[in-house]
Amino acid sequence: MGAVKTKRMPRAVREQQMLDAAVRIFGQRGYMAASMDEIAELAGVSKPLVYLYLNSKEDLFTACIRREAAALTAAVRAGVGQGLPADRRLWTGLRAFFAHTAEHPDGWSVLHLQARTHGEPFVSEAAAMRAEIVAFVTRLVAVAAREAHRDPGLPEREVAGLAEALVGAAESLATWANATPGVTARQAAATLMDFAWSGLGSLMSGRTWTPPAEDETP
Amino acid sequence: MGAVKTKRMPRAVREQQMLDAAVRIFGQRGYMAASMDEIAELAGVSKPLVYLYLNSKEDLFTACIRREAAALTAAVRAGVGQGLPADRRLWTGLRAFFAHTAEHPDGWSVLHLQARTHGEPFVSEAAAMRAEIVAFVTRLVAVAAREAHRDPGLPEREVAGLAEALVGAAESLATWANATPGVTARQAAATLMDFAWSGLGSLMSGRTWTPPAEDETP
Amino acid sequence: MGAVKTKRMPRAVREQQMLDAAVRIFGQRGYMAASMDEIAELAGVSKPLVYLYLNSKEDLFTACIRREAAALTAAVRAGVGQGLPADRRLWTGLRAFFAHTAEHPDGWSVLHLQARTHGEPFVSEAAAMRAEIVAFVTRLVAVAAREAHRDPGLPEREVAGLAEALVGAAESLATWANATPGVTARQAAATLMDFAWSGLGSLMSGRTWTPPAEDETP
Amino acid sequence: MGAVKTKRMPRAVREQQMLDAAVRIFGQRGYMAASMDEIAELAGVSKPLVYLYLNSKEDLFTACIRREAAALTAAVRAGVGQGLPADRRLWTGLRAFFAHTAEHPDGWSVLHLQARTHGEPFVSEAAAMRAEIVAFVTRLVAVAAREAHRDPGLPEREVAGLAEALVGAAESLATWANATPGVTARQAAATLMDFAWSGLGSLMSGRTWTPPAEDETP
DNA sequence: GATGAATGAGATTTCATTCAT
DNA sequence: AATGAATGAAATCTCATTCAT
Repeated sequence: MGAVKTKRMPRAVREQQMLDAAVRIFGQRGYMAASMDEIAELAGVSKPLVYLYLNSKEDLFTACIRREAAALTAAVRAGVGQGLPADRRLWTGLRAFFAHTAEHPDGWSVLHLQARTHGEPFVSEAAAMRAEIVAFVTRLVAVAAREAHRDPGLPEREVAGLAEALVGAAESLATWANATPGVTARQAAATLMDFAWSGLGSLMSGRTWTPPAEDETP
Repeated sequence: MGAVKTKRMPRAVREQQMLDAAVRIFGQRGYMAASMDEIAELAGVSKPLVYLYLNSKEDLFTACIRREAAALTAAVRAGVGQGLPADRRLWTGLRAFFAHTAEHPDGWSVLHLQARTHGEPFVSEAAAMRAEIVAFVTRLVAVAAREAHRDPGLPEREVAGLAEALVGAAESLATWANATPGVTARQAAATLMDFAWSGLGSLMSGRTWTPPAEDETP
Repeated sequence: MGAVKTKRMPRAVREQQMLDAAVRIFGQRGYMAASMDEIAELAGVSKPLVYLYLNSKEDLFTACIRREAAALTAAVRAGVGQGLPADRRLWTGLRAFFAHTAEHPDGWSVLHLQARTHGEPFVSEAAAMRAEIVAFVTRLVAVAAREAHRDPGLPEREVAGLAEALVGAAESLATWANATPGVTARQAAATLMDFAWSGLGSLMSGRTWTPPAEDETP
Repeated sequence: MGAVKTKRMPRAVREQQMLDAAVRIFGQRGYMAASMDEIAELAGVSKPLVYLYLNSKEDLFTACIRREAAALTAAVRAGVGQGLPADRRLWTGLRAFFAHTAEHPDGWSVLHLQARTHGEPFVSEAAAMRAEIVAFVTRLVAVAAREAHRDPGLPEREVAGLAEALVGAAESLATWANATPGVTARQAAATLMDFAWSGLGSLMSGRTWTPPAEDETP
């Protein structure tokens, strides 16, 4: 399924072919186990051309992360129904998220697994994208708290922790859904929505779970 | 901090020193970037000895995964208060989990990041441990459903998804807590407990979030 | 300081621009470390054009050697005062030599360092030029011997060695002067003239230094 | 003539074999054109062993320069007859110098050609050795001036230039003698001694060559 | 007359792994 | 029980050189 070997293409096109190949190889083999030879071959070009256009393995991987991050956030942004109530916004966002990760499993592997596992500068690159998503969710949680007339609002660190947990759950479910045949993006979104929104709803209305006081270890 | 170079130690001790070093290096550098040279040096032994005892890099990494997985599940098992109600069982289990991951960040990195990023056979190895934890949580959710006299019980796939989400959230929070100074194991556990148990509680009492029907994409 | 990029120039001009660039790069980096890319860029043309005009890296370097050799010998020839006594001929030649090498350090580097360091066919190419200069000096020494009515004349091999020593000293002084701020061409010439002409003069009048006879090794 | 392939030798021995091979290849091919493959093969070992012991091509070349420089200065030092008058000291030093360069043509090529042609840090490395020799010659010239009761002494810069010229002539003669069959070390030394000592002698006794005043260019 | 697109071949360097003692 | 000596194989990257337009 490597790109058909057509000669003399404009640079922009070739670059995309290379990134396609690189995302696939990086996503499946991992950053270090991927070889530039294999990527070049899958892209249907010679190795020197990959270096001419993308400079180094590190730069190539960074370019992959950036492209996939941009694609994912764009997909989520496009999927979120503007002007809807908070729960519907979260629902549509999650649908878009799971749909995109299901359609681009290698891209998701690059972003979620590879970029975070191979040190700087990749970690920061991926963290930037994640921060954007966490911020989006954090806003939603805050809006939900307001809509629930919760007073006083939740403490900031608590909100941060909740958003982190929610995003973490979504990430895990995305990977799980990709690995479990028969689980659709819709089901993944529904499961998480059910779990998360009910939990948030309970929190909002003040029904929190209180840890027992007699504990001794920190 | 490499082990002090003492000659002629019993095999079992030497092996543990090697595994200590290996977990540290693998956890920090990643499987591929780790070099057997560095591991041997940190362990205070010569490279051939590492090979004599642990056979190959692959076997060494597998041994690391197994040891760390066993340590983590043992810690959780030991932490769970037997004979308590379901919520207290979850709470104590989470406390133990976060405490262990915080105390063994390299081990956690090996299990959660490295083992999952570098293909077979490591993925399966880590998956085995994870399955055990997911099973534990699944049982708890089922018990909670029973305790809530929920009838009919939740469908099996739904329970699986919920457990997956909960475990995923826990894993994310563990990594987040390790990377965020000032977040204690107790706080991480409380955040997740708050979030999750309320959500489960709502679910049990039938207050689910229903996705809108007019959606078209799967 | 690369040539301004103007389109459609006559071939001869373009070739000179390329040689200018090549001499600079070869002189500073050395033959092997110089890259055709860099040379083409400095010349303000595309690489294929360089190949179209100059054929190959080897041919390009050879062309550089020839051009710089021709320029140097021309400068010396032009500088030598015809019709003067031998000492003044040498003096004016040296002045011209040191002036030229000071004004064209990259060319001098190409001739004296690079051409001699990178094997055939460059060595021969540079040797041809050097032979011309050595011959010139040899003639001067012979003339001086005749003017001094020295009889019998110096043996041929002796003359060759003297010329070789004189030229070698001049070459070293040229490089030394280029590398030592504050040393002018005139000073270099005066130093060498002082040293050499007195030595020659002494030789001519028969005051030679006789090696001790009791030596045993050849 | 590569070293006989004997297995398992102590490190120090192997290192010398590698340096022998490296000096030969570097001296004949030049630094850049030399390949580590070729060096390893000539040394009778595998490439990784070369890297294990000598670190990198750059380090290997530096080690060659150092070893050859040390050998050359040691030979000269050993050859100089202590307690002799200045002329005999120079004579014995030159004999030793030409004998050594004739016996180690590759080493001489490394020192005189390659080290000076391939930029830092090699240039400095070779310059250090050269400075030692120049200092030795400078001292001799100064002693000669004193012995000749010359008063006032020669100006310092003049002495520097003379020493530079003398050393340069010696270097050129060494290369010339290596390239010209039938020229012995003794002859080379005699030629230079004749030329240089007479010249110095004339200088000492005040018979300098005075440049014409009417010159215009600097 | 001039160039953007493309590559074959080979460079240095690293690493997991094994002998021989 | 333990190791200094050694290597096969493969990685990233660079460069001189040529097509096709």
